[in-house]
Amino acid sequence: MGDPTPNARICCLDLDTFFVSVERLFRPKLIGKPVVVGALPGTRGVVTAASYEVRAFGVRSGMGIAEAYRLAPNAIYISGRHGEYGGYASKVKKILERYTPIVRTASIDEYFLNFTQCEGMYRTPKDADSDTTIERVVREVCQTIHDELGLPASAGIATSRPIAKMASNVAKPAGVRMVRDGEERGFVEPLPCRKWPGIGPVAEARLLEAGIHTLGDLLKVPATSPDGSLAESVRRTVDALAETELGRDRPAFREHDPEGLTVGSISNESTFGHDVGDLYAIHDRLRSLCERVCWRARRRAILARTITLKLRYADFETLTRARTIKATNVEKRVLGCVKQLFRENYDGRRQVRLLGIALSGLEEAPAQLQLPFDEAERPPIGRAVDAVRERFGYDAIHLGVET
DNA sequence: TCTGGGGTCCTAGGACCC
DNA sequence: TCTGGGGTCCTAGGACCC
Repeated sequence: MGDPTPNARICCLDLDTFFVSVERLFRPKLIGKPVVVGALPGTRGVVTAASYEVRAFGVRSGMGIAEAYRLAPNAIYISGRHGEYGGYASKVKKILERYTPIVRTASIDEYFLNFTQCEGMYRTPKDADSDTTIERVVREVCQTIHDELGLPASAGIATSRPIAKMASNVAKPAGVRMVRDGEERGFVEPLPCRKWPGIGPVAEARLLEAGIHTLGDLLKVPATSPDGSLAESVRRTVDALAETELGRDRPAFREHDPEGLTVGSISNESTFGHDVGDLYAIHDRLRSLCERVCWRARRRAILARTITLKLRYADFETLTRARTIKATNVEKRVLGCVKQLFRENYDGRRQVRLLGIALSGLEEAPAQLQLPFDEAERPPIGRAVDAVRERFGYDAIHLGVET
């Protein structure tokens, strides 16, 4: 009873220009230089990560590589060692877990930490209040990541995840920003609506159309107007209710759900170097996508009931077609389904830009059934290939095209 | 040389069952 | 005979995030 009801203490921790930072560990000469990780100039593709030095030229992640090259022809363009990033992310997570047991992975470079329960552990008599305590601890977390891994991180602390996230964005690079309970409105009001997590280009355009520029404007929108429900949900978060946030440690935030599945879908897609109309090339791509996505499912002992084909034509028109079948992770069955979907939906007069295959309706493969099931559906060579890949990585081995 | 690839969540309509 | 739900599953598309 000494402390008043503890406020939620949500920290959003974000690794600054993560892929670029990892590349700099391997090649220190990249430090201080404009670096783009992503597609190489001259190919189809986009910027995956941009260093602050190259952002000064207007380069942003997600931007087409051709445009990036136009803005910053002298930057260093690298495709990046994507095999390394996951390992560093795991190391970061291990550090975070030293500080609080509630750590959620939002993406490879973003984590949410909940200090609500354990803030008292860190309290010292010198701390003016618990906010001071938390801010000090979070600075220590960032410092530890920097000292042990050489990676810069930023963090925001608030009573809710959206505000913590916005605070971490404001804190970048390599800073910590605390938004105290009661300061949310003041923090949020001057910011453009687009800064709110969940308001993207489409919602922003609609809001601007209605003369709503800042989150302060949005907060004034009455519940009954067209954007009233959006305004309401922002108000609820901003005015915030610590207990709501706590009670809302919801599925997206969890690592393991009761069934043990950690993902809702597994997919692979790929864009052709140039658009194709050749059925042989298309089928070959479908086959290799299928091989990859099924391998990923088998590794995780996952079966899928719904198979989705994604097809993007040269003009960027994109369609998805799905079919639900008996749960499987066997290439032959998935490919059969995908080819049928393709046959039923492909307009043969058009060139294809991208193909993708997604598995969803996932369930855990019952260990007992796995073997006989495999036996019937997959030749022994299939299992041998899996075993090689398990040891040496997916690209260690490839099967020739089936005839 | 416009526009990658991995995901999540939401909506909405239709089928089907009770 | 007519009317009317509610619940769940499936599919398609789209917004959004990193």
